[in-house]
Amino acid sequence: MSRRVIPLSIIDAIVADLRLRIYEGVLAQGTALTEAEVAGNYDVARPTAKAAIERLVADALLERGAHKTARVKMLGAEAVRDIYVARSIVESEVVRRLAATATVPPAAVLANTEIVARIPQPATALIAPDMEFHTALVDAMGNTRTSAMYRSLLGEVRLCMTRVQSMELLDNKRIADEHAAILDRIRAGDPDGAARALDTHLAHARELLAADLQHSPGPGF
Amino acid sequence: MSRRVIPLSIIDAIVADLRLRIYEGVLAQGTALTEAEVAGNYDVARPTAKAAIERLVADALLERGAHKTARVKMLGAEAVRDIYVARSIVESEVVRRLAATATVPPAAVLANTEIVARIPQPATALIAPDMEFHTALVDAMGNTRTSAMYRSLLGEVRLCMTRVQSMELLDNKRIADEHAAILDRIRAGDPDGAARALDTHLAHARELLAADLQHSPGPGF
DNA sequence: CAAGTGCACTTGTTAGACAATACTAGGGTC
DNA sequence: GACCCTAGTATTGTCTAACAAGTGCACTTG
Repeated sequence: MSRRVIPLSIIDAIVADLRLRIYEGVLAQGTALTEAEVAGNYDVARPTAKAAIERLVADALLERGAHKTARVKMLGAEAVRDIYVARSIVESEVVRRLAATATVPPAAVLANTEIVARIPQPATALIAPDMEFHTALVDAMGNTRTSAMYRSLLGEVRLCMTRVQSMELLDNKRIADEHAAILDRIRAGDPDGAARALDTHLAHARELLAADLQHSPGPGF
Repeated sequence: MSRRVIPLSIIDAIVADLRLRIYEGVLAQGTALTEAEVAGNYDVARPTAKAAIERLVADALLERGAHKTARVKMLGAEAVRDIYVARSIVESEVVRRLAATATVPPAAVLANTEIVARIPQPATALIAPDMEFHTALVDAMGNTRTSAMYRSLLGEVRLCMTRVQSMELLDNKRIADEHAAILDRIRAGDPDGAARALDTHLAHARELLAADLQHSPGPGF
């Protein structure tokens, strides 16, 4: 099962490919990734594979303790809540500030029209534009470190998306409407309203995901 | 100049020691750190030194491009503004939420009494308790990811502290007072007031630092 | 003096090896 | 038959040695 990668920086390419395979769910949560195994799959030396694994651990997509083999991170209900609260803290303040100047990010508007267009499609088709919407909001602040922080959070969000079994628990139309409400409050120059709209939007998604993960075989077993 | 380190994990120990020396200013901003040099100083192999350097690059304390030697990060006025805005985004929402439940973090109170006690001392004595104060606020949210994000920001703050020449531009008493005001607004259950107090506090520090860095020989040279 | 060339330095990556630690299975004992 | 202890195996941590490739500087040359 030898996989080829473009020679950018070998380790970068491996990181990118592994990340993709984790996002796709090819590498399910809890999957063990030994250094030798990774090295073999990509035909590279073990130190190279090691470096790639360590980068993904730093990105919170893998986890491992000293002398233990790395595993694809397991996300339980508590972890999901933690992630979404963190998102909420960053994003609600962001939309608050955007609303203060009534700055509606064009990229966010665009992303939501894309979401509206995909309402009839399966929920998985919404993942990308949904993330694009939220990223656009944060990036509109023009603050590199805030964007970087948020991006690392989204990596974990993306990870737990693959774990959600019944994607249909997410109501496409409702998502589009909630996004529209957030944009509306920003446009109206209503910081409190924007923050409130965003908070309920994230809280809604959070509890649906958390409930779903509670039922399915948790990270414990 | 061979430095000894406790045998925890060799690379962890090196990372910790380098970080300390950067914070202390022993390794001034812009200092080049070649892999061979680090390896020699700690009597370890080059791959080990390489790993340590890469960890510090990930922590944003060092920076380096492909095939170029790592240097202690230079922080200019724009970088400081970016950092402080990011801090402000996280912290103001945090205090907002703390105020919503009138939850005054005991650790923050303690840290500020320490600051009050050190008002007569030189400003450098305030760095530690000041960071402790802000960290306590964020940690009071009980959100691991938010705390982690904030900690990475503080690493850079700490870094730029060593670069500020005339520390006396920071008025100790004013810092203590502004902290007290934040705690007061939280205690009063006044989210907007707390957020506003925190925002002005950080904006004040930010502009003083930025102005100072503008004058001193910038990151360019 | 300007521009091109070449060398020294540094990083990227590999190979192979050994020590130390964690997991697993087997055997012995109660 | 159940449990503990031990040995073996797999895996990671670190090292040495080496070569290729890229960067920057100094030097030469026009």
